[in-house]
Amino acid sequence: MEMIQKPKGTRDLLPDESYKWQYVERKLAKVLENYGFKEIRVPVFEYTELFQRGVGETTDVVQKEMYTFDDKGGRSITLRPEGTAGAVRAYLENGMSSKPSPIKLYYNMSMYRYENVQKGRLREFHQIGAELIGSSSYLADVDTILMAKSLFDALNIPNIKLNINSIGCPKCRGEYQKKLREFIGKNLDSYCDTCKTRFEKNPMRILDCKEKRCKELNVGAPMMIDYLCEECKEHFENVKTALKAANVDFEIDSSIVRGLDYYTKTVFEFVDEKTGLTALGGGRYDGLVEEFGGAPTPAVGFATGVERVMELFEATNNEEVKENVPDLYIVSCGEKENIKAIEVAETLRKAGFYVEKDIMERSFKAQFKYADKLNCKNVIVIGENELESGTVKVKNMSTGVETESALDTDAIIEILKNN
RNA sequence: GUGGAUGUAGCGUAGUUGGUUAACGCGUCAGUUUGUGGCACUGAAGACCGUGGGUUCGAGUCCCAUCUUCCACCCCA
Repeated sequence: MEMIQKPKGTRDLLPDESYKWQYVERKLAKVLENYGFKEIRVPVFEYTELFQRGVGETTDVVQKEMYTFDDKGGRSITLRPEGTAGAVRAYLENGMSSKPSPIKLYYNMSMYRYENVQKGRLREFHQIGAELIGSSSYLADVDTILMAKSLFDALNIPNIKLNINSIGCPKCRGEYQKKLREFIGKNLDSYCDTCKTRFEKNPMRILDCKEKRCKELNVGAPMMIDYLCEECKEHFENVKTALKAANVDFEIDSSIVRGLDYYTKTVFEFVDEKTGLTALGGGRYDGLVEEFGGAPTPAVGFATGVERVMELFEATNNEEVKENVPDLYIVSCGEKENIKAIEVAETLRKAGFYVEKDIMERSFKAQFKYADKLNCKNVIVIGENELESGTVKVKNMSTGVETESALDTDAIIEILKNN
């Protein structure tokens, strides 16, 4: 029989790692909740049109990375490649726009992108993201960025750099792209092939090309920053001023464009300085709610890649994250003794203790060895003698010290608390 | 989608110019006499050598294809 393996680009999260994920996920959820964000869960799949309209027909994500198929009813379905579109759809569909503004949502969900697998890039991966819907104020941008930063701070992850940029609104961006096309168009033939294709699709990305030749040609190109309309300009100035006032280090990186079409005005990235990987990315998307048929509603948000965050977290010395270890192992042997062990274990578990016991019918010695491998804190033996005398010895496995106790769960609990 | 590397028991590795029962460490399981772990010792289980073809008297070792994983481009979280 041939073995079936997991599909390309997926991974199994095993017990020796899942407890670390739980730790990180709880820690990050706590940060988000401290900022007033509430969890939302939306479907893994949506109608394809949602992403086509939301993420943008011309983006790489939509053009070549979506898991799209027809369901049995003939509807085109797509596995979510990102979280914002679904969250905004849910916001509208559930009438959240008539709740007190702003609406603050966060999610922790798996995402699906048909990409070539690489370092920190999977086809099924996880994002924790936040969406702040309803505020056009720069204060919303600032709060969102501060919250994003707090995520890394909460995990003591160092060497994360914040880059910000403004890509303007449809008004000023259109103006700018016209200017940019004029500039590039003069030498378009000299640019690399990928840049030629970018010319129509997204000329701003040409400025980010790594080809030497293109870089040279780009010298002196008009920059978006210089073409922002009054409103966008003021918004961006306010964001920068507030970030400085909050003592947040950042750099302006005019090459940040973001691959999703819905972004407007402020965009930002938190980049790991060592790997250069984007650990978190986000920005404002003032047009998306309207694009989905709602009233014009401004919004800001971000998403962070959990796998990438985990990698950064593992690199820090996070010794405080420990796997759960049994409070007590009950060694027992014999019919009556086993029944007693069940009774004691059940009572202690209901009292909140992590209790392990033999279910392999192993020898006393083997049970002890097993208890040791599990790193059990304490062991008691329930055997013939104990049943007769009504007493047990609670053995502390790290010190080897044994404490006499009545064979009574209340008495045992008292000792467990002190060990 | 393009280019480069990788693939031997759960994990980490060894396998000489192709030659007969594929080795080692860790781990797992069981023992080392009478009810007490961590050490040591003994033993056992566990691999159709990623998969499928081909060359050959004979292939884990050579060739081709394919898949996976990793890396670069691209893009992103």
